[in-house]
Amino acid sequence: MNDPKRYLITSALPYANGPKHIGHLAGAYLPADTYVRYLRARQKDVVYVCGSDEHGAAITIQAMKENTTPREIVDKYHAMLKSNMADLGISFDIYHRTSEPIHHETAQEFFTALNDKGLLEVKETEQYFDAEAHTFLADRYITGTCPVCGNPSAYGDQCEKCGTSLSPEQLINPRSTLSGNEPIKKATTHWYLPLNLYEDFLRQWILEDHKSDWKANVLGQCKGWIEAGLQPRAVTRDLDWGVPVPLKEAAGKVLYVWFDAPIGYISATKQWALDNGKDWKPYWQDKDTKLVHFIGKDNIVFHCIIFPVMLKLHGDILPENVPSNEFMNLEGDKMSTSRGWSIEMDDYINDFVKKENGGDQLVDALRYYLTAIAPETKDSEFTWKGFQDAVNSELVAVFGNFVNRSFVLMHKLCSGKVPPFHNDLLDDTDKQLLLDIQQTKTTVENLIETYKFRDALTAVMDLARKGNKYMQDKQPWIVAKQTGDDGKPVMAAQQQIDNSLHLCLQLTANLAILINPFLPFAAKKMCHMMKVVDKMLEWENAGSAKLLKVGYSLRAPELLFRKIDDNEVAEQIQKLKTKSEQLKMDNPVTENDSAAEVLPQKAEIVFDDFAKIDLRVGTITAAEKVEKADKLLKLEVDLGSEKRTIVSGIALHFDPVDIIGKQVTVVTNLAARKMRGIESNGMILMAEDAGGKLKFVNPDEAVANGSGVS
RNA sequence: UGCGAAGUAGAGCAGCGGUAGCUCGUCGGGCUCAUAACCCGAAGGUCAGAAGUUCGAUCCUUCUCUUCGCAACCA
Repeated sequence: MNDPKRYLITSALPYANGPKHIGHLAGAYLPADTYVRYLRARQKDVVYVCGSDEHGAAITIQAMKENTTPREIVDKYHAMLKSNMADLGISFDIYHRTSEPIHHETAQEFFTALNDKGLLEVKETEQYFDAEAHTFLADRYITGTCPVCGNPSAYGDQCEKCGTSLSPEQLINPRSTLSGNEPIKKATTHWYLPLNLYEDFLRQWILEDHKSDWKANVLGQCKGWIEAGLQPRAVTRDLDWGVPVPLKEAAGKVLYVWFDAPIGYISATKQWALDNGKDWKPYWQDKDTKLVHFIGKDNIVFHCIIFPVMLKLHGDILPENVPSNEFMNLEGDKMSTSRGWSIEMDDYINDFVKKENGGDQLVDALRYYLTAIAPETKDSEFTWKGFQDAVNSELVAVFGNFVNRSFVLMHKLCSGKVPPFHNDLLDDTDKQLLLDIQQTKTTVENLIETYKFRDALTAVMDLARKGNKYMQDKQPWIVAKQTGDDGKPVMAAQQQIDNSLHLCLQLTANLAILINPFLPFAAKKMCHMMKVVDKMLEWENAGSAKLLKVGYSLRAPELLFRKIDDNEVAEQIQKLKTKSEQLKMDNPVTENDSAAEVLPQKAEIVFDDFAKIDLRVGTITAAEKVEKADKLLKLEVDLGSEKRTIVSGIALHFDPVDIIGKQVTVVTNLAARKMRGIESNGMILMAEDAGGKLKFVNPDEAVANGSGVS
């Protein structure tokens, strides 16, 4: 689309089940905000929508964890997210929420429209149900003992310890994570979106029409999905938290959250239109609207495959691009709020922005670093040291310093006014700088329009570097030493000074325009110093060397950015470590890699329960790796009276040759189970140390094989 | 396990057919208007490994290794 009439920009709806971290910010919000600010500076008709995604089973689970209601959870986190985004300068035209009535209506209308056209399929299936919690359970919400490695907290879809894919039926002793009860099977009816019917459409639209303008990671992912064959996808769920399905026969069912959430973009647009006396329809229905979704890489499928099919069926426009970012890691590990290994937006705001020596300039500092290391083509890494270096030696030293020294010199050598430019003294250095200013405008705009924000920001910084070099070449402070009798510079010298500082100031004005989409607070401060109105920041003014009028008096400079102190960095690193350690202690089993030293005690049993387990000591007489299974060893164990074959998921911890001859404790009356085609008759008891390493549980001193354990 | 993406100077990243660039850091020099800031110069890379296509490969093809993501509702 060459010249769209209007733009509709979205950022992924943050899920309101907890605070969001700076990885989210860098992935979906900051790039979108930069793009939007650029479009606004170009006077484009643009609406930037977002909002909290407030439905889905995870919210109800979070509510149970916090011992409260879903409503309170979403109210709490919606408020937090909304104010965090505002504090960080993310300039949504509206930050809405999916629990609003207008969203429910919009989502229901959407469903009804598809259903009335006969575009949805209805199917009855059997699913696991938790009778106490009165809810059907996704595989993820069923836990039990892994049949392969014995991990007691395997999920219904996979054991995170040994990596085996599972279905809930395979779990030993399955439990609902909601009530702890054993789930039962129950029939239920659901509506499905038959994605399989639209493979040809998707193949044409994505793999042909957009093969050259979408990012490689996005195209690759979509290609994989389409080639693998798409399946019909349920759009409804049995749950009481969400948008009710608008059909009589669907009592107790809600729209599946993935179906309702993206419709949130539409309902947010509607609310915005209502608030501003506009018509929302052209934004979703007119072909001259350019729709762009900013998301993280985990959301590609929803925004490139599923939602476009929904939009197509509903008769809406399709996204022009879906610039998805990869992920941002933190200090060598991936970010995770649940593990405490993250920097929450809320924490950054409290620790930096709201401090006395903080404020908006530290919003810009974060925006600068996050854009500079944006994971545009691959995962990147946030480190506090990197943040400090980038702020101190790039933002402060290059950009901030150029602006500052230009102003200081102007006040010293040109009496606080924009000096005149003497055209007859224009030299090659001046011409080159003027050329650089014009070229940078074009470069930055091309880069932003192709979603290369990191490169665009680099281009702006390079221009500031050229300013410093220009200043060095012209050295007006040296020229000023050519004084006359009155102690002031002679006229020829003053003219040289005038010219160089005139250009430095015009460059400063240009820098304000160019940096504005990235660091809006700094741009505003620069306008204040130059005593110009915000209108000067309009993009078309960039490239001009006539932005500041000759003779206009300017304010005294104030520092745009401050440096980040070593102590602040050390404190944050310490805080991060403390937080993750703390969470590890509190929740030892929630994550597969955390140590199991404080496993919660299991439900009490009576002696008879224990007596049912037949434990005996045996000696390993043979061990070999099971083919095509990374983690399994096939063992022969001598139990005195008999030899047993036992398959155990311990290959990552032991070398087969090292364990032959070891005495071990065996559960001998465990029902036989086939693993990778080999029947296993029993289970070997293992203990796990803090590092996740397995150790055999065996007698202190050797005893006869077959000895009982009690 | 399938499917995607990625592995390039100490660090963070570009480049994607003609034997490598940028920013920071390091070392040396210059300057002093400026937030110990700025400017100039230098050192530092067998472009993950192997094979192939080509006159020529970091770039294309194949295989291997490593990391991350999706499938499995964290950007």
